[in-house]
Amino acid sequence: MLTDEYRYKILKLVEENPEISQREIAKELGISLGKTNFCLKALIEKGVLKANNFRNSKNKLAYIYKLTPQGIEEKASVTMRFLKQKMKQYEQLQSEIEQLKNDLPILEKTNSNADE
Amino acid sequence: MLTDEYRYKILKLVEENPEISQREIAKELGISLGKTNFCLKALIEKGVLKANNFRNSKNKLAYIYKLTPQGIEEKASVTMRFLKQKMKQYEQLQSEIEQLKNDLPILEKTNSNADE
DNA sequence: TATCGTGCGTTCAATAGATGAACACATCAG
DNA sequence: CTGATGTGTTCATCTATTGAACGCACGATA
Repeated sequence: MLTDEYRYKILKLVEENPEISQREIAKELGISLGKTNFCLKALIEKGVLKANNFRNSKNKLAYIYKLTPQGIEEKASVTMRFLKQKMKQYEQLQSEIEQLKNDLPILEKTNSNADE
Repeated sequence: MLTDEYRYKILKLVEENPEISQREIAKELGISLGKTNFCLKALIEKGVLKANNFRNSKNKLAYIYKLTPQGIEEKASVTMRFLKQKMKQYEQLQSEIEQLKNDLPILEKTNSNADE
């Protein structure tokens, strides 16, 4: 599943470091190689990303992932979408936390366990 | 999967309304009936919840889900755990939102599109 | 040339999780 | 007795994810 979260994160990673490998992306995002490959392909399919081969300095062949012009637009809009999602989550979290505090048994009491 | 989220939410629902049905829980939590059944069984298995039959006023048979003494303890501790999780998420969200704002193309500009 | 070792993207069988239609059962209404 | 209704329970099916295994392209070495 290619969600806005991974659209955003992958486009960001790739923009910052076009020579990144799928394995590095996977590790960075904490997802499997298979899923990374799937998401990357979807982004390429959509035309927001392009993969080119190139010769890595003197050693090996490597891939460059480049954002297309459409990709740059897409990144901007997905960032905005994702930000709005996060801000909504942020508000929800506030009320959930209030709720949870109310659900706790009396915690005024002593100030023991200054645990952190 | 029985996570703290559902431990907390189910114990809360059941405590507030012991006569609630599995279908109502499912609807309330936005999960499937099968998953609800699975979670409920796990809680009963663990001994934090107990299911009793009883005759519903004059109409039908129904179930009552009651928190055991251990269940009351468990609810308190899971609430605390869940709260801590949420507070950590809250902090993370703050930085993520900052990050996202930085990633946005210049948005000072005009105040066009007063969309909401 | 021939054979390794390395790192790349790609594949896909296997697993995990979640779903919801279908079932057995118990009660009430007629 | 029969049908309608509302329980909890089951489980085949689906979806999403995983990661070992693969083919390929180099550079290095014999």
